[in-house]
Amino acid sequence: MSRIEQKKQHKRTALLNTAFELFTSKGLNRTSISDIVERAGVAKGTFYLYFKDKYDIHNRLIAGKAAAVFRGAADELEKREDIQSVEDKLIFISDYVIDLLDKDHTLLTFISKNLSWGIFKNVLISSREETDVDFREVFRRLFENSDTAYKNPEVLIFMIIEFVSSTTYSSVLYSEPLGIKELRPYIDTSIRQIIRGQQL
Amino acid sequence: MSRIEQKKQHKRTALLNTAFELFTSKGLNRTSISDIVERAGVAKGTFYLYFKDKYDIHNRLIAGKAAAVFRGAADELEKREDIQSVEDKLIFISDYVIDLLDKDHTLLTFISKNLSWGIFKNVLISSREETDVDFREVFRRLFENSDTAYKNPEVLIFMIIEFVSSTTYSSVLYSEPLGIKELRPYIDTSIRQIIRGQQL
Amino acid sequence: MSRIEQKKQHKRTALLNTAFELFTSKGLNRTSISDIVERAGVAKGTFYLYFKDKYDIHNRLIAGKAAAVFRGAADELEKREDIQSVEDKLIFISDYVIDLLDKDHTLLTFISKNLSWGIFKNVLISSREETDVDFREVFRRLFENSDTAYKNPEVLIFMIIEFVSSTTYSSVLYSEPLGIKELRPYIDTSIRQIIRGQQL
Amino acid sequence: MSRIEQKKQHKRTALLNTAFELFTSKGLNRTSISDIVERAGVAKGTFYLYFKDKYDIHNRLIAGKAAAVFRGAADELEKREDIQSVEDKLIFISDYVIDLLDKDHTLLTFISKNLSWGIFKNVLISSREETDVDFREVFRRLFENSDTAYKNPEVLIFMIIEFVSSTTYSSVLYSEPLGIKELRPYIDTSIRQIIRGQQL
DNA sequence: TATGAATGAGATTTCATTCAT
DNA sequence: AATGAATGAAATCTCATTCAT
Repeated sequence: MSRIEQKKQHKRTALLNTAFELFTSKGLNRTSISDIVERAGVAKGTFYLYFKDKYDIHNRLIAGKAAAVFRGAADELEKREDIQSVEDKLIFISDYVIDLLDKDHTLLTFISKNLSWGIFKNVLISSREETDVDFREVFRRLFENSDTAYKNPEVLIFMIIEFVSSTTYSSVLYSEPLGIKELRPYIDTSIRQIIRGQQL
Repeated sequence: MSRIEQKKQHKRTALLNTAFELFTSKGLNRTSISDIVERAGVAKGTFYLYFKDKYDIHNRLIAGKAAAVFRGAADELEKREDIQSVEDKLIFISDYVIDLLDKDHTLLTFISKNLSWGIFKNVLISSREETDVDFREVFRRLFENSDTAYKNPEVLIFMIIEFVSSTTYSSVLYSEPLGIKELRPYIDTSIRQIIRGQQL
Repeated sequence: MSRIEQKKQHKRTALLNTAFELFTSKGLNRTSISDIVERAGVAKGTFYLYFKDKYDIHNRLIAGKAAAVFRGAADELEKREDIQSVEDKLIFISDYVIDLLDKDHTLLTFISKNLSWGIFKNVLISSREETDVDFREVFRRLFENSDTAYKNPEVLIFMIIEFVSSTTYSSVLYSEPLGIKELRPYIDTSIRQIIRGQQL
Repeated sequence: MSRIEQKKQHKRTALLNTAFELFTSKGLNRTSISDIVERAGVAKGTFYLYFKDKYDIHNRLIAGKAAAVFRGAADELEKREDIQSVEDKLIFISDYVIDLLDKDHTLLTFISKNLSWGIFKNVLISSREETDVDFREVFRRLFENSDTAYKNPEVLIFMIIEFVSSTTYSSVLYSEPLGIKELRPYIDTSIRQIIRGQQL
């Protein structure tokens, strides 16, 4: 990467990081582009060289953060050779995600209800595709070599993600209807039930 | 209600309806109070006689629309004397909600990610509307006289609502990962599984 | 007119006057809306209550100024009972216009070559149509009671206006190809010739 | 011309052509240098190697386009040995110009109100282009060998140019007060009248 | 010559809110 | 209770110009 290219990436990253800080502390609405560039130490016009508007940078951040979560989960899972069955793998990933979001409320608030299937479509996170991961592929791999067959793996994954993210959100942020500690057994049971409902 | 009182309600209703139209067509952010009053045929200052700001009217709309959905479901269920078991009742309500949201994408977009447990608190709290219903009470009643006992009815309801609303959203609006027609059997199976997982 | 209505007209007029001053001294491009409102002693948002943008106020000004020129000419002509023939009337008006533009270079620069556009394109000058004048009607009246008939009065007027304004512009502002004093006999002769060419 | 020199001219020409397209389609004000270089496929900095600013390229275009029009007219006239009298020659040129502008509205819009006496000064002054013609000379030649003498040939030419360009503009672009087809006889008659008014 | 990333002043425009009527 | 003109802070976005490569 040339020095100019490096500098460009540096600016882009500075804008993304600053925007994330401000979005999570002040909220999307009350964060202005002026705020972002000022804190990022970049000229106003520069913002528009990299992003279309406030919502563009917001979308890219959500996609990026969501991807990071699953990347983390997948990496962690790979290390655990004791986990073999599809059911255990999915539970592991769910637990990993819940833990992470419980520990990082800022992150949870940010990706909130956007941590969903839509993410995996469309969204190219960085401008340079190399860093991106094909999550459909990652998830499909979970089902390889399984003794048990599943009706529709993609749908199963989808349902679990939606279930986990929406229940966790309410529980962690508002303790409704229960705090995450109390709710967790219910979530785990339900995930296992959802999975079993899909076994052939 | 006096004629003056009627006129007042008329303006309030006009503002609510117009706001709903605009929020669903343009989104909360891109709808201004000016837009609302202009379309509603009301003076700018009048808005502030009824609502605090844009977010106030938005919240009241969410609560109102969400309540209407469940009111409709509860009413319909009451007519069906053939449905007896808790499981069948919950499936009936879920189906009712999915049907409704599938037919009314505008409504789906609007309450979509907002249709959650937190809502009911607000609905119950705001309650100046005489028509208000205590939904916790309504839902609790579903479990009366049941042969089967459930671990925590409130949590069960919560999980189903979150599951149904988030999966329906993605499916109906984006046909991801499947259209609602194809996804439906998976949703139904999963709900039944979630319910069974809570039986004592 | 109510006091509020008076105040509104006052603001509108202040904006128009200030815009004219600035357009003529700095030019359209280098005049900003900020400049206008600042000098007019009005808030920035107020501008947009009365005009769409800089070009809107510019168009209305041209139309207004062009109308004023001809209103002046028509008024003056009315006082001159000695002028009877269409030819003399048209020459009188032309001379009046040339004199005016020669004395007021600012005005000439401003309406430049748009004199006929201002008249023939029905731009709304005021916000209230009633106050506007239909110059086509005014001009048509010149031909009433004439001994001589003309092929197409409207076309004749149009050609004279275009001829007078474009030749005057170059002559007065740049003395090209001659100063207005020297050019004038040529213009007069030509106008008379154009008129005669249209006599039936 | 060396290959480097060719490449240079190629860029310059690309900029001129693109600027012309944009000026005529979007107008001078709403065309930015960024627009021009982007469409021309040239780097931003490169623009400044060839032109001072937006207005510089605009002026050069006007002069060039206007000169081309008259060059075309003069060339065409030279071929026509049947046209002898000054009057017929001037009518021929006028008709040629009107035809051209009627067929090419883009060109008409562009040189529109700029096709005037002032131009010829600029054209003659700038003259780095080898192809430049001394138009005063060209026009003077029209009057050579004429049986009829004219008061002031330069003024006559000036008046005709102003008359033709301003009336054609309004007629072709706005059909005001008549479309060019209908207006044409009036224009022709008037030109002949103007010419005759100058005969000694 | 040519490039194009970066700049930052400044222009346009929006809009919640107030307040005199 | 209702109005809507006025405000002006603040947000968005543009763009000519520079300069290191």
